[in-house]
Amino acid sequence: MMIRVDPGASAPVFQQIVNEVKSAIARGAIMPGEAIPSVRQMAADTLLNPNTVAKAYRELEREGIVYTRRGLGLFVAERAGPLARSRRREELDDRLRRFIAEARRAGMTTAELRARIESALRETPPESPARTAAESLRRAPR
Amino acid sequence: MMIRVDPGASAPVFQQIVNEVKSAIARGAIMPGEAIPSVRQMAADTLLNPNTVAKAYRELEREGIVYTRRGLGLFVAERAGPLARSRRREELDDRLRRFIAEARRAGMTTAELRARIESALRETPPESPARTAAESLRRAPR
Amino acid sequence: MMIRVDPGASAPVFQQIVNEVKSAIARGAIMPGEAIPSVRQMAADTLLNPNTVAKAYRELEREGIVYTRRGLGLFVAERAGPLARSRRREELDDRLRRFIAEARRAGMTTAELRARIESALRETPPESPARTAAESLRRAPR
Amino acid sequence: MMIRVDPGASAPVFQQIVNEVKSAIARGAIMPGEAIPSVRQMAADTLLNPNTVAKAYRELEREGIVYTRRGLGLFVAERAGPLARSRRREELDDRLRRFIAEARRAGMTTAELRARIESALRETPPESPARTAAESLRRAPR
DNA sequence: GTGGTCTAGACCACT
DNA sequence: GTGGTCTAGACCACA
Repeated sequence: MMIRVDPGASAPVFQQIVNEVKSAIARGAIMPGEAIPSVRQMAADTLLNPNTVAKAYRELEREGIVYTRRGLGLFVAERAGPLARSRRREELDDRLRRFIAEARRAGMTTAELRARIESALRETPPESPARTAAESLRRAPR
Repeated sequence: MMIRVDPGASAPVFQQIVNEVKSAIARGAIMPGEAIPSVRQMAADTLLNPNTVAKAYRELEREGIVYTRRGLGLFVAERAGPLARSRRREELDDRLRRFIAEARRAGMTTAELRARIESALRETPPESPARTAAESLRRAPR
Repeated sequence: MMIRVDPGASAPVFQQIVNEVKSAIARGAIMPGEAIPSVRQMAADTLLNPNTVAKAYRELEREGIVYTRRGLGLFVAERAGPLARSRRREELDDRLRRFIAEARRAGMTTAELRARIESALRETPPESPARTAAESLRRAPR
Repeated sequence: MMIRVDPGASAPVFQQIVNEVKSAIARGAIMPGEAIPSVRQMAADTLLNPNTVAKAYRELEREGIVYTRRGLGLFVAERAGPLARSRRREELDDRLRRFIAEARRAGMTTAELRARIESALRETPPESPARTAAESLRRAPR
C-alpha cells in the first residue's frame, strides 16, 4: 500500500494516514479481508512514530473501515469498500461546498469559479504517479 | 461590516476573521479609506475575545490590507482591493488544487469530479448582491 | 468533581475516567455548560499522565458528552445529561445481560441468581462515601 | 462439548474457552473422568489458533479442573465439578459486585437497579436444559 | 492559560 | 509477531 504523508502540511499527520488508507480502499487498492500493514511496519515505512500510526488506525477502526483481530493485526472490513468511498466523498463534498461558499463570499461569480476549476482540473494530471511516503519524506524531511 | 464566524469550525477563529474581512474588501462591500470596526466593537459584535480580534487585525495589517492611524483606528488601504482579491484567490486556488488532488487520489475520475462540482455549484446559489441590514448600518469605529 | 481511578484494575485507566465523568454527569454532579477540569488539572488530581486524561476527554467529546472551545477548555454539552445517562445505562444493561447469560450458562437457576443479586445488593451500601482519586491512589499506589 | 467463542468480544479468547469449559463442567454437561477434545480438535472446531487453545488448557490444568494423562489427552478431574462451580461463581460474584457499585455510582437507586435486573432476567430466558445436537455427538479426543 | 500533536520508549496481553 | 496502554516530555496554535 502506497501512503503519502507530508509532515509539513497543515493537516495532522495521523489524519493524513486515515485519509490515505480510506482513499486506498475507496479506489480498490486494498480489498476487504486483506490485512493493512502493521503499526510497526507502517511506522517504519513512513518514518513516523508508531503511536502516530496507531492513532490513525484506531480512528479507522472507530469508523468501521477496519477491524482488529487481537494478536493478529488489522483487517479491512467486508463492507469497507462502499463505506470508505462514501465517507471519503462526504468529506470531499463538504470541503467542496465550503470552498464554493467561501469563493462566492469573496466575490467570485459562478462563471469565474467554473473557469478556475477547469484550469485547475487541466493542470493537475488525472493520474499522478504514486510516490511512496518514504520517498516524499526524503524530499521534504521537515 | 457583516462578519460571520463559526467558533466550532476547524479553521482558527482569528483566521476566519481575516478571511471575512478580505472577502468583504474583495467583493467591494467595504472600500479603501473606510474604517473597520475597532477591536472592542468587533469583539462585542461577534462575542469573541478581543485578543482574538486583535490577532486577526495584526495579520491584516501585516499583509498590508489595512493600516493603523494612531488614535483613530484601522483603515482599509488604498491598494487593498486588488491586494485582498489576489491574496484571497491564491488561497482559494491552493485549496482547490489540493482538493482535486485528494479527490483523484480517492479514485474519482475527472468526469465524476465535474459532476460533483456542478451539483455543488447548483445547490449553493450565489449570495444576493443586496447588502444585508446589518451591513448597511455600518458603524463608525470607536 | 470526584473521580475515582484504580490503576490496578483490569479496565484501562482512560476508560475509567470516561465512565467516571459520564457517571458524574448522569447523577447530576456536573451540569451542562459547566467546564470539566482541564487536562492538566485532572492529571494533577489523579496523578496520571496528561496524555491519559486527554485520551479520555477525546472519547467524551467523540460521544458528544462534552465539547471543546479552543483555548478555553472542555464544557459539558447541553444535552449531555440525558445522553450520559442513557449511554451509561446502555453499557451497564449490556454488562448485566452478559452477566446473566454467563451465569445461566454456568448452570445457575433464576432463583439462585436472584438470591445472589439480593445478597450483593445488601452488602454494598447504597451510598458509599466518595473518595477522591488521589486518596485511592495513595492507598493502592500500584 | 459445545464451546461458544466470540473473537470480537472484549474478553480474551483463551479466557472465554476457560470459562466455557468451566461452565460446561459446572452445569454437568461434561462429567469427571471424561476427556475433553484435544488441542488440535478444539482448534479445528472453533477455528482458533492451537496456541490459544493450548493456553486455555494450561490455565484449566493450573486450576486443577483438568489433568493430563501423558499420551492420552486431557481429562476432567474427579473433584472438578464443585471446583469449577465455586471458581466460576466467585468470578461471577465479583463481576456482580463491581456492576452494582458502578451502577450506583452512575446515580441508579436500588429500586431502579432491581427493576432493571428483573427486566433483564425476564428477557433472557434460561437455556433449555436439552443438550444441543453438537453437544450430544461428543467426540472422543484424538 | 487551554487542548492537540508528535516523538520516544516501556510494558502488557493476546495469538 | 500483533495492537493497546501508559508515561514522559517537547512543541504548537489558539484564546
